[in-house]
Amino acid sequence: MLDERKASILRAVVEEYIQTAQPVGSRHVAAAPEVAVSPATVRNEMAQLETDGYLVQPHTSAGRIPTDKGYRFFVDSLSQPGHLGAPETQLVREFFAKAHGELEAMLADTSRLLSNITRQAAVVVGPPHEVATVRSVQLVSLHPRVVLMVIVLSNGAIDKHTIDLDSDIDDESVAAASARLNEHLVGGTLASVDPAAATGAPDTDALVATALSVLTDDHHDPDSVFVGGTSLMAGSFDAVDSVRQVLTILEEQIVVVTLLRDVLDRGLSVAIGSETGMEPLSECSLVVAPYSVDGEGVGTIGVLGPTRMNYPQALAAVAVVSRGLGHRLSEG
Amino acid sequence: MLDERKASILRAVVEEYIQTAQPVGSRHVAAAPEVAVSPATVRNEMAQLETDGYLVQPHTSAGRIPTDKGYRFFVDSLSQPGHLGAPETQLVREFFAKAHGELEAMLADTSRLLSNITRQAAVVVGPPHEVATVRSVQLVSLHPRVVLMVIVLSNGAIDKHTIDLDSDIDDESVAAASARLNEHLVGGTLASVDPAAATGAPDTDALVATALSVLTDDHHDPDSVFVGGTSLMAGSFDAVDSVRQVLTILEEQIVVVTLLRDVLDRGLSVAIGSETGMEPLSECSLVVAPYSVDGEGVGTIGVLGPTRMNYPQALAAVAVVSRGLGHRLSEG
DNA sequence: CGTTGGCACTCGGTATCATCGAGTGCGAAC
DNA sequence: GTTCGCACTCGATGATACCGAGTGCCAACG
Repeated sequence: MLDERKASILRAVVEEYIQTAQPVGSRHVAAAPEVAVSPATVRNEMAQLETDGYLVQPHTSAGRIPTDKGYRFFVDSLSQPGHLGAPETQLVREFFAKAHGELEAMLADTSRLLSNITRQAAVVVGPPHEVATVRSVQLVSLHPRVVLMVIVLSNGAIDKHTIDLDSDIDDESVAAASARLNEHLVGGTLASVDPAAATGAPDTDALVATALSVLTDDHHDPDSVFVGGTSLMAGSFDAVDSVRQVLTILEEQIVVVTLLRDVLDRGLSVAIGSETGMEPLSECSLVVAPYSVDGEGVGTIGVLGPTRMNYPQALAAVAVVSRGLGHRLSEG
Repeated sequence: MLDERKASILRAVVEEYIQTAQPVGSRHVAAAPEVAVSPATVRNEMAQLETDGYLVQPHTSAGRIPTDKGYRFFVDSLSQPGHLGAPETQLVREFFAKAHGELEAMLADTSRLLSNITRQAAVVVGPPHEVATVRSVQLVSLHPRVVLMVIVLSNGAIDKHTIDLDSDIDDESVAAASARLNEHLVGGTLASVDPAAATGAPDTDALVATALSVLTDDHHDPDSVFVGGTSLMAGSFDAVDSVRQVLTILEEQIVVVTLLRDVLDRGLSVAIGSETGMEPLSECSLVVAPYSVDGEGVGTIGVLGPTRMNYPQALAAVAVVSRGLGHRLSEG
């Protein structure tokens, strides 16, 4: 599609622009070691690259800037994932060596880690509750007609649901229902809940049935999302309005989850500008990676930055962090 | 301190500036109905107000802008809290009528509500876990040496702690320890945990002891914080750097909690600019209010905006939302 | 004596214009 | 096919002028 020389030139433009955020002229490109031709030749090629849609000129007499298509080519032509700097690698290593404690806290810390090493906003989506096995189910009555169902999952996550009842219920019935649910659900996953387990004392049947229906009705807890480094993201833009738009997106957890999932589903690890499918993110790129626990791909992490972000570094960061996180969660 | 006329003029300047974000000149002030003097007189008074530190001129030949001291006077001179617009009042009413479900989800929604009606960033600090009574304690072993302690509190909050053990432990011991803890803690508050309850079968003593020490060691869960409307906050500033600084603060949950608590402890309901005690917030004001559950003041909500925010509206919003939230949490 | 009208003055913002220079496109030479 | 040379473009920068909102001050006024 692109001959080798055009590819080199395009790569040089992208790299320069990522560093300087300034339109790149033919002179600079020709100075790059891997481009051994004169500025004039570069100009010809760049004109071609522009008509082919890889570059644009902000103004007639300015250098060129990569288009989304240009970035796409650049990212696709990246052979190895690139390597992290020593200090960053060190940070990651230390982090996972020390990491312990609550699942949520760790995921939140992970998002901060990832944003720290990339200097961009980072997102960590927790493992969906459906895949973990149930360790314990407990019903606790908070008020005569309100019961809280607490489900502890094997990965340390907790699913909780309030159940509103039509009539008062006594503690014994709650305990009985709790025992029945416990017996029925422990060891299975939340995805495989069988709603037809209500066969016992009539006073508990209602409670058990509603509890189970809550679990099957996919009133599930939404997947947990942790966003870190939004302030770093703000530093990457100079228009306050761009920042606002990105923040609006990041505030909506559901949007973030589906966004990451979409990108992964399309088999991408990088979504550039309009590829994200969200108009407010047209100036942004998203670098994602799945992580797997016990061999099963379950969660997602991602980095969100301007389209002119450092892709090799972000890809490397995302890769190493997702691997570390997967390991850490697999052992427990 | 300020004669009535100076006060009127100062109020007029603040109100105008809050609306227009432009330096206000003597002409505009003189046009205000409550100031029945000529621009010339206003100028004299404004010059005085400037030397007294209530106003500043950005440039020699520009109008005046309130200083923090000026805003402070304005806020202090507010007699009644001001009233919310009808649509906002309606929003709040609807919100608390419909609100139900998990505590955390509700607090998060509340922060969104508050930010929506004020068009500023809003913060909601959840009730500290120490004040609620324990409804249930349960130990669940996740791995042979890792036990998760789940504590359900009367307000629906859940406290969880992982406990790492030195040696493997069997399920029976965990269950026994769980029972002992349950018996010992239910009905009390987390603040009043007596660490000396370890008197039972020797194999469970260790587990019970560490569990109790975790609770007394103030390794407590940090108070839960929910921040909403950061994108609206971004819209209130025109320097991207200001936005970045504020975001940096809002990212640090601990800082936010102590910030709100500090302001309340100083007996204030508004902290203006440097009064917040945080240099990065020198362009911001914070309007806070406590809310009480069952008659006890426990949590805090707040609105964070530029110093030239609409104080009457923010005060009204914070008041009505804190009242609503308190009610809602009191009944359950 | 406080208030007001008048007036000279300040100075930021905007528009105009010239200049500069990085960068381009293209035709001619290599 | 590549390179050199050159005319051209156009944003950025800076100087200049002008406008007008706003001020401070002084003199007049009730």
